[in-house]
Amino acid sequence: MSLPFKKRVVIIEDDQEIRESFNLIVNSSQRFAVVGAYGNCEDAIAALNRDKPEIVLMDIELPGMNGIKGTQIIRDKNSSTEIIMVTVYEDSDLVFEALKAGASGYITKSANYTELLSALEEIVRGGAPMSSRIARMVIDNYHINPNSPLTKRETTILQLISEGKTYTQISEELFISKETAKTHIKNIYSKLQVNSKSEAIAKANHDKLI
Amino acid sequence: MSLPFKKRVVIIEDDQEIRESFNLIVNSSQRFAVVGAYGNCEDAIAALNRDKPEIVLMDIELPGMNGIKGTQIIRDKNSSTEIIMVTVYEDSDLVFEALKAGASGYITKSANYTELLSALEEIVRGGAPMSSRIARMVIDNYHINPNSPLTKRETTILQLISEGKTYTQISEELFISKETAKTHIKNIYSKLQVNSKSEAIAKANHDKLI
DNA sequence: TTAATAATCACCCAAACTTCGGTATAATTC
DNA sequence: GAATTATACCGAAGTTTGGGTGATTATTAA
Repeated sequence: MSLPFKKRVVIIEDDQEIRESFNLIVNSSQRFAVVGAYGNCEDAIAALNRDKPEIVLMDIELPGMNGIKGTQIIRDKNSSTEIIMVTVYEDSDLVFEALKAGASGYITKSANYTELLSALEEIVRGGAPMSSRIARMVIDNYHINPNSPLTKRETTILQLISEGKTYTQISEELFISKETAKTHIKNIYSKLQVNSKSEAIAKANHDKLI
Repeated sequence: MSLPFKKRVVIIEDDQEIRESFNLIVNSSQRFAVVGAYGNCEDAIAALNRDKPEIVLMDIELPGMNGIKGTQIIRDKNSSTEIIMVTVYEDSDLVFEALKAGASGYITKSANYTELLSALEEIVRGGAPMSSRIARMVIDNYHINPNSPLTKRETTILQLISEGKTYTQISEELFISKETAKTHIKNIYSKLQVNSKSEAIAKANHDKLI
C-alpha cells in the first residue's frame, strides 16, 4: 500500500472513539494518510519500521509507557519524525517535558476537524502548532522573574557563575578583588539558600533569576 | 483624552512611514488606541508615565537604545505592559534575547492589516503571537541534541550535576561509589573540553545535551 | 537633612569539595 | 575478539565554601 505525495501519519491514542475520529479526519485530507493507529506506545514503536511515519499524533496519558517516554524513543530512532502531542492537559510541567522529549506541537483533544488538520499543515510547513495558552506558557518560560531577591550586582555575578566562570575570572571581569567576588557569592548563596555554584545555577534557572 | 474600553498602545519605530501605517491600522480598530508613537526608546520611556500603555509595538533596530534594552527597561518599570517585537529579523539570537528581555510576541514588519490586529487581539487574549518560524525556533530550542558525545550514563550524571548535586549525592543516587562518579565526571569534562561543574552545565545548556 | 538601610567592596583562616593524573577490572556492544 | 562503557581506587594540588570582621558609598525613609 504505497501512498505517494501523502504524508504518513501514525496515531497513538488509547480512547478508541477519539482514535477513530482522528483517523477519519486525517484520512479525509488529500495531503495525509493514516498508516497506523495504536492504543499504546509499545505497539506503535514495534511497528515503526513498517509504518515509517513522518508525523505522529501522540496522547500523553496512555496505558503502559506514557506519551512522553514514547516521544523520546521515537525521536531517538528517527529524529526527522515530527511529533504532535494531543492531550487534555495544559499543565505546565508536562508541556515542557513533552517539548524536551522532542515534541514539535502541542494541541488539545478538544481540537475539531479544522484545528487538527491545520496543526498537521503547520507541522509540514515547518512550524510548531500550539494553542494560545501553550504558546504563552512557552514564551513566559523565557521571561526573567521580576521579583528576584538579588541585587543587580549579585545578578551579574550569578550570570557569570552560570557561564562557568571561577572566582578569579569573575573578579577579573568585574575589576573587583577575588575576596569581593567571594563575598557577593556568599550573599547569593544565603539568599537562595544553596551552598554551591551548581545548586545556585539550578535554582537560578528554576526560578528564572537570570 | 480618555479612551475607555480601548487598550492603550504605544508604537516605537524609527521609520516614519511604517510608524504612520501602524498608527492608522491600530487606530482603525474599536478595541485599540495609539496613545503614543515614537522614533526611539528614549522618548517613549520618558513619556511612559503619561502614556501608560497596555501594549507596546517595538522595533528592534532603533537609533540610540535598541529595542531589546528598551524592552528590558519598560518591563522593569511596569511588568504588566505587554511588548510585541516588530522586526525584519528572524535571527535566532535576537529572538531569544528579545524574549528574555520580556517580549511576549514576535512578528515581522511585513505584517499586514489583519496580522497586526490579530497579534494585538492575541496578546489581549493572553496568548503569544508569533510567526511560524519563530514558534518553531522557540520549540526547537527545547529539544535535546541527538548528537551528544556523551554516553547514557554520562548524560544521567551531567543531568544530576545540573541539578546541583555533589559527587557524594550523585554516587548515592545512582548506587555507585564516589570514585566511579568522579571517573565519569572526568570523562565528561574531557569530552566537553571543560574543567568544572559550572562550565559543564553551561556547555550542556548551550549545546542542548540535557 | 539626618538617620537608617542596602549595596558594594575587602581580608583572614580552616574545612570541605573538586579536579588532575594515574591504574585497573567487569560487562557490554559491535 | 576488539572497542566501548561502566565500575572502582589513590594521592596531590587547587578551588570553593563557611564563619567571621569591617569600611565606604548609595539610597530611602523619617
